[in-house]
Amino acid sequence: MENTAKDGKIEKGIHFIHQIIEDDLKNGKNEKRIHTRFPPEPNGYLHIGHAKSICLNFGTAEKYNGLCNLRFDDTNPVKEDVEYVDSIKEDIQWLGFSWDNREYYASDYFGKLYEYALILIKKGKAYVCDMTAEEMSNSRGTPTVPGKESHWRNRSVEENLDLFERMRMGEFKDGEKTLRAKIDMASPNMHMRDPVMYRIINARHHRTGDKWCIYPMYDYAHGQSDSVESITHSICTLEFEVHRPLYDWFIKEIGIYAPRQIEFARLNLNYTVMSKRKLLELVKEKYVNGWDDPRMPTICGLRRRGYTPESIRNFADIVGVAKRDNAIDVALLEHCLREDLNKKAIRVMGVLNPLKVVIDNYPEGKDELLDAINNPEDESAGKRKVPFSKVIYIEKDDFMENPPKKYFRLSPGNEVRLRYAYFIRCTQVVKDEKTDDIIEVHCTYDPASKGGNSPDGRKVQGTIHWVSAEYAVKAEVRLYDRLFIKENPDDSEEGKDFKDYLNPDSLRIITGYVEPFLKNTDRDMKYQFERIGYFCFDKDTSPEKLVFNRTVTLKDSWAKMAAK
RNA sequence: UGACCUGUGGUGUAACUGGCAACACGUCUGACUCUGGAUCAGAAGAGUUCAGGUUCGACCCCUGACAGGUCAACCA
Repeated sequence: MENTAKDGKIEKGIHFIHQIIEDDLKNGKNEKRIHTRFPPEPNGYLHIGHAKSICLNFGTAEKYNGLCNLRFDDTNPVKEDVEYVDSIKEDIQWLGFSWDNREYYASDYFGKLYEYALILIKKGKAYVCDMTAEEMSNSRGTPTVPGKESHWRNRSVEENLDLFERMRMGEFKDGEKTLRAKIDMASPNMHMRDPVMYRIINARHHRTGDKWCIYPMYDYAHGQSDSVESITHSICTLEFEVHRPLYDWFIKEIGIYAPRQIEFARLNLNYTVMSKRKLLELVKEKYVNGWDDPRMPTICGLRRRGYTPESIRNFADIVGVAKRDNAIDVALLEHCLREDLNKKAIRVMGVLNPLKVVIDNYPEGKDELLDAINNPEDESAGKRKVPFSKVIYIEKDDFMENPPKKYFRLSPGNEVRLRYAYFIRCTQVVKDEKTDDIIEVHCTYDPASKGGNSPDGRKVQGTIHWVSAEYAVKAEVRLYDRLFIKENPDDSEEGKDFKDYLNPDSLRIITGYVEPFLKNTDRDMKYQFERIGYFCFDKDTSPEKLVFNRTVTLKDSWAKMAAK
């Protein structure tokens, strides 16, 4: 989608949120100011769904020359932690967005929120309630049955003021009293049935310490925080749609600047789960190795897997913004990834499942360095040397003793090209006498085809990758596959839950051979093992041991054909 | 059976606010190629949940069904 907003052209096909924004801009609303915010609760790690929200909020601000704040929604001290604050900041920055110095916390506004509450109490719009959580729940009614009003609903303003002050001073125990908005216990919208504004929690807050023992609820804190920050468009996910009347109610009753809340459908990806609770369960019960396990849809997981920020941003762009529930095909995410990696990755050769090949007519003890192109998509990436010798490894899949038609790789009597090296022809197959397994293959090479072309102009159908047995480096290679075998793991059958659909083969660890170039190369760079896939160094790599993560495979049209 | 929201190819989004549905992914052909990658060319696939209505004309407006989602935490 082209961004034409800046040159003032009317843009076609923009999503409904940008439509609203452009209308507001046209009508001169908010002095034509655009200000969004990304409001995570610091109680977990960010995932690809959050990435969409981040791209929407920061991206919208960028597009319309506005601002986007980072605001931690830290109103519940028992669930939140600084550990999460740091990871969230790191992830947003990695995606390439900046909140400059606008790093805010809902807890920054506790004082102001308290003042606002006083206003509401004085207006007779809020009261202190002595009900227990259970009583409250029982009196709330159901969506079809109206709730009952609390005994304490009609306390005097003075009494409410006094009680609320004493709540703040710590006179009461957790849960003993709450401050509630006085709205309508019969409202068809459950959120309007005298929602709790403040509850008593005697817990230390990660920022305000012991200053407060009453904490505002989300509904009471969020809109007012938006207002304080002069947010123009408060973008959130669909489940908050029914909260909007309450969002608007607080702001109107308090009498402060009114931002506009707009809801969109959260991102869902197939073959994975996205809920914080389920992700936490996978981590805690060790189905994965931590939040940054490369199989996780978390931003840190994707990062470790080898995803680039650009690919994720492009993905967020391309999936669109709408209000209907969606389940996006991971293939689209992977497409965005490959598209980006294809431009950036340094090509190297690595053999994951080695088969020994002896080139009988290649002189014993001889070796040579051959030229290889680092990235055919990017000439500036340059060239490198790859060592060649008499004994090499090729991929087991690249040899078949009895090949089907259209198999272009090595087979008895057939000639193929070793990438950047020579044409070789298979002359002999050596098998294990007992198991009948192929243990090595003998070939002859054509010295005139050095570099990969024969002067006589003859063609070969296949080009395969290889690695010199003498110079190759061993490496641990971690092959990842989708975490779940079911498209929608949330949709479980009777008596099962999402964990019953975990893919037992989501991680396979093997030892492969890679060209020596990788020993001393940039550890942060992305690589393509030619004909196999994209790989990156894992953080477990040490000077003694290289560890690679397979980010994503290359498209494999032969595999597709062979499967038929 | 309450309120609110949403229904367009397999998937996700469009359709200049009423002029007989477009793009991307995926799928399938074929070309090209020192990666069976990339690239290029092409094809199939929806008549817009359904039924009425308004209109010369409806994906778009109205009515009613049907289907899906969200909401009953002192969570966010």
